[in-house]
Amino acid sequence: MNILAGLNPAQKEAVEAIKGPVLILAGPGSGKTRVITQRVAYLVKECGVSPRHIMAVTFTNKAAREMTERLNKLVSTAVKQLTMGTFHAICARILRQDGEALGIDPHFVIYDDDDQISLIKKCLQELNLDPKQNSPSAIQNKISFAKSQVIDPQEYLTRARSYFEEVVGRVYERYQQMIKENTALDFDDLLMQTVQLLKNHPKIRTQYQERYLHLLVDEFQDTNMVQYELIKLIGGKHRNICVVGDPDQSIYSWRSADLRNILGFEKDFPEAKVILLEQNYRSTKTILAIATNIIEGNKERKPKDLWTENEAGEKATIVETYNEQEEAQFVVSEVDKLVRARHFQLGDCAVMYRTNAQSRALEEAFIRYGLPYKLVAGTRFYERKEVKDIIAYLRYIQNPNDGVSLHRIINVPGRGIGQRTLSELNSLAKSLNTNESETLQMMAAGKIEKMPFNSRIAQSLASFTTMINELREKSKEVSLTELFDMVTENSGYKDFLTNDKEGEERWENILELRTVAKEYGELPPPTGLAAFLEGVTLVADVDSLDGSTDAVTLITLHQAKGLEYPAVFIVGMEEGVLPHLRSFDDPAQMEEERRLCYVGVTRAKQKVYLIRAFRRNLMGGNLVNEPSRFLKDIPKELIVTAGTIANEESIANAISSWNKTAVFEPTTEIPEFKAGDRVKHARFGEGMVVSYQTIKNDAEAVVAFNGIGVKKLLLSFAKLEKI
DNA sequence: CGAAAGGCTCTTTTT
DNA sequence: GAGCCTTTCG
Repeated sequence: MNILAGLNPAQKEAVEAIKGPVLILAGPGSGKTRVITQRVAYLVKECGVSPRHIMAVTFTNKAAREMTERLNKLVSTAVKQLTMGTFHAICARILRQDGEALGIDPHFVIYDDDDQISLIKKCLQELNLDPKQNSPSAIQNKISFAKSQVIDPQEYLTRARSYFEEVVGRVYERYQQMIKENTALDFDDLLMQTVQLLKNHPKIRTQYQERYLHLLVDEFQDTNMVQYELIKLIGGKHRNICVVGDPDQSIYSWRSADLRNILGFEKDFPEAKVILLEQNYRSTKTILAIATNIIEGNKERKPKDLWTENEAGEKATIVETYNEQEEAQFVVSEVDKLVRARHFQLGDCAVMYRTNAQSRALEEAFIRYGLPYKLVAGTRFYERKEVKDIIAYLRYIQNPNDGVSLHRIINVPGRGIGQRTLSELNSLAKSLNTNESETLQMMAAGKIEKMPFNSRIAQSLASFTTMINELREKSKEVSLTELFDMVTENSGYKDFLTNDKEGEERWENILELRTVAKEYGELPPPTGLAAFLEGVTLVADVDSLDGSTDAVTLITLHQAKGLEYPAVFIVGMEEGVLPHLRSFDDPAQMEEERRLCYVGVTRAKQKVYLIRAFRRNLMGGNLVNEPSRFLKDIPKELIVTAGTIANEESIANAISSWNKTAVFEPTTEIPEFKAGDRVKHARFGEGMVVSYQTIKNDAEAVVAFNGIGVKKLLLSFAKLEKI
């Protein structure tokens, strides 16, 4: 197969320009992913470059995986030898390999935001600073930003311009010590320390420079300073660096991503070839025109000429509904229409929103009407308490120095070890000049003469230590799944959840985590645990998005970057939501909101809906928001409107007329049930009817499904069978 | 020590 | 509305 076949001239140029630096500015839908993949294939197949010498950085693990799959089809040579992944994943690998030069223990654990906050709180406590005056999350932000600029605590302190920054500097200093004491690294450390490693150790730097002769960076507009620094360190010598990005899709400035990297690239690599990919293969002319009109509202940008040979397609539908419930209902009914009356499948549709909180109303509607959906991140799976608890057990088993995890689990489930005991333990550890974990060991071994604890607490601490030691021993022998089961069992966590009615759902989350652990079951004992822990910390929620099940996708606009769907619904097109309230007083942020909207619209291939609610519940309050300013930028001839509800007085009317015109026409007769009936549902399986009531010409049943929980279903929609 | 209740704050987006 | 913290009581 000819690798260059089917590429347009610009794409071809982008694939073939393998010598020297290249900047590819790729509009949405311009075949960017294809170009990157073909480029790697071209390097390997046509130019005889060993995959060993290629590093490809992607934005998510999912993108990396997909690229591997595509490459496997294009080239037969060991794709495994490619270095591919997110910056964080690649850096973690480098630091485990060579971090010892910086005094980094190769068995470090990775701390996420949550762990960072715990650690910062601990620092504040030690430094006698009030967490109310010095918000831990604000400090975390500052530290994170500093690290993204490769500023260490000493430098930060000399630069401090305000009292708060001085506080941050002091916390930062202690924080880094504690990170080290815990044999941990946080997300930002992964990047910063790698840069420091390569900067200060010429031998190691040369080694990496000589290995990676070709560098490829996707989503370059969303890289930050450390990341760019890293690219320059590794690729600065041979200069075969290819970066791909679209300034109009830069939406991560809050994560310190810096658009200036794109400008910087042209300055740092003046010989760079700049290639524009402007032909769009994804969307209809209408969608592209809408997107262009929206993005042209930004002042700080270079104009671009996007064009497409695709057909004009349908107009966009702009909808006003009364509130977010009705908004969700509209989405459901419209999806249903698309699926029934046209050639769309559920999986062709995606609903996008600005904030995660917006998913709730949508989810409720999808459940109510029994329409299958997949939620990319509600409360994110790996951030759930129970999931983090079990991970903390495993982390502590792997790394006895991980004090953050120890604190998390020592009294969960309750073992009578409270705040006082912990601070006693802490001072005891200090007086012994060791950490808490070691102190526990000494206590269990009876090596401590003056015990500050009463016998009941001493017993409790000792049995905790024994349990951990046992698990730690086992972790070297048994498979990860076995270890997992022992952890949930021996820790009492299983009983803790399963004895509690409310714990059932949480227990199921743990079982879900177990299936993730299973994937690492093949690996020999200690490696399986390590690989699992690393995988689990560096995942993104989109990573788990699978395309195989036919269901509507609910996703944030940020997560939607890089994806495409035939039909896209953007909800919450209101001032304060999109654009978000927080951007009102900052023009730069407002431009980012606009880009976010642009990203959303350009995900659509055929049909786009822009929906807003007249009223919306936000943070407890009920607000009336103006339509989003972005809607005003769309030419009238490109849109049709629907469902306009002018004012509150007309609501009652509107809602009743809505019900009449809605598509939820009973397809069959409404079945009758009574409480206690056993029923079956295509998606939720078997269950029992809890309650049943008729509503107008429909009926609503509340059903408790086995192993799933209680769901409210509208019977004209959800097919429920009596069994 | 832990459970329950009440009060407080902060609410964007995520590797 | 949720999560976090503090207070209070058993």
